[in-house]
Amino acid sequence: MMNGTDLKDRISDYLDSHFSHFEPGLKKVLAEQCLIRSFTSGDQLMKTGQYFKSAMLIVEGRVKLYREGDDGKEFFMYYLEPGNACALSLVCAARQEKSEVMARAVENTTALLVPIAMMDDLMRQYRSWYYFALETYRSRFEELLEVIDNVAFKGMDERLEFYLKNQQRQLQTDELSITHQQIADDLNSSREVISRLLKKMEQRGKVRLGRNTIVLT
Amino acid sequence: MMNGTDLKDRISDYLDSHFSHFEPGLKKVLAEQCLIRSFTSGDQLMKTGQYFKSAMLIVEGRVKLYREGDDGKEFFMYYLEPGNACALSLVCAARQEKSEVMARAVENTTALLVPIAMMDDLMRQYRSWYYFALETYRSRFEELLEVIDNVAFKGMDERLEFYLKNQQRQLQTDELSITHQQIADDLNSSREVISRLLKKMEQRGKVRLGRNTIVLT
DNA sequence: CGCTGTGTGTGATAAAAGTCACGGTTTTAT
DNA sequence: ATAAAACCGTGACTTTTATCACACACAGCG
Repeated sequence: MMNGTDLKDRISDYLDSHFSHFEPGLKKVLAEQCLIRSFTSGDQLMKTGQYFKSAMLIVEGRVKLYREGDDGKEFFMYYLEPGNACALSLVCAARQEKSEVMARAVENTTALLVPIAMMDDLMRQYRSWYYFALETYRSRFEELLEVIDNVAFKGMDERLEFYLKNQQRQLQTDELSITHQQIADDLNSSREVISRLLKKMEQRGKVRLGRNTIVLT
Repeated sequence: MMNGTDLKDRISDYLDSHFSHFEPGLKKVLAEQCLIRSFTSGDQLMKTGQYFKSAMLIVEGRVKLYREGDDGKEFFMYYLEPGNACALSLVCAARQEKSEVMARAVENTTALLVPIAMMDDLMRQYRSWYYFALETYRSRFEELLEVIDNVAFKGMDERLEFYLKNQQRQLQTDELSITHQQIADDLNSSREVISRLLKKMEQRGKVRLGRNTIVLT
């Protein structure tokens, strides 16, 4: 069992490794007042419609953010990785709003929970928190705009290529372990369409296909 | 020619009418340091790729925000009306970033320009500005999510109905003065498709069509 | 009045995407 | 080892959306 000092040390370690740009005083107060929460791969960090009780800073693992449709469909928007925070949790937590998105861990994930009561003071007192929040808003907003580009202007073939490159960049590997069905779900398409487009990409030498694997070349 | 005092009075009037929730001290400093800029209908308040020099608060008129595609296509996202601010101008201005969107006045429009140098201090010193910024981020973010819903999950028929209802709400009228071509441009579709869908809506009694007009019933 | 530009209606056709059906292969479970 | 499940390939078909072609209506104007 971890005692209070160990917990603080652990939080400090997390902050040092992924939020090293936070000023010392900010790290100290966070170490005092944050909670740590662990999720196993597949868990939902946040459900659509749920109220925010705290802002979440990701320190380990990986999280996918989805927009949910009426009939259980899940449209993938972007990843959160260590060093990121959920933009909505930063702004909604401060205003007691419901989540408009669903977040699911795709690896075992650890997050620091910053109580909403702290948010206003952190924003006012710590410049590095303020800049972090601003940068978080900006980068998530831009990712949403990129998503809109894709669905508004591009065909499924281009969206698929963008998706694969995104996976490659995020997961830092050319060999993706993923099924055609999972891709279809993320893009809100159907398995057959994705299979056929992948085949075409293979014929053009852009990928090699195997069961559960796609190798980008 | 307006002298300094007149200008301040004018800004104060604008703030009182559309930003009445700003605390008195904030209004005072804004009246001292803001500029006023007028745009005629059709002007671009902000071009894609342009650097922000100031945050913009809309006090008169109406503005449409677009995401631009490669080949000159313009995808409509949402409106700004008096009392709104461009979310990106708030966050990007603070960080000297380029605009990712294009904003065009659709009525003669007046905006208050808040110099970027002021942004950090306003955020820290005035709680009402802080809440205004947060609410701006949140509501624009949600509008983007709604846009994503539409393009990701819905067909052109539903998107068209959503578009028309949105116009109705924003422009406060059941009688829209708009051509099928304009709608097609905003939705990144084609004129014929929109015409046919509108015809179907007319047959179902949802609208009445005329040259340059669509009446919602 | 007739001319012209713009807005709209509509058929034919094509391309993109989604659906259905089915067969084959590999993995997993019992 | 055998069955069940998951994964992938593919043809046939439907639906949706885009494109092309052209006709018509109407407003503004000399």
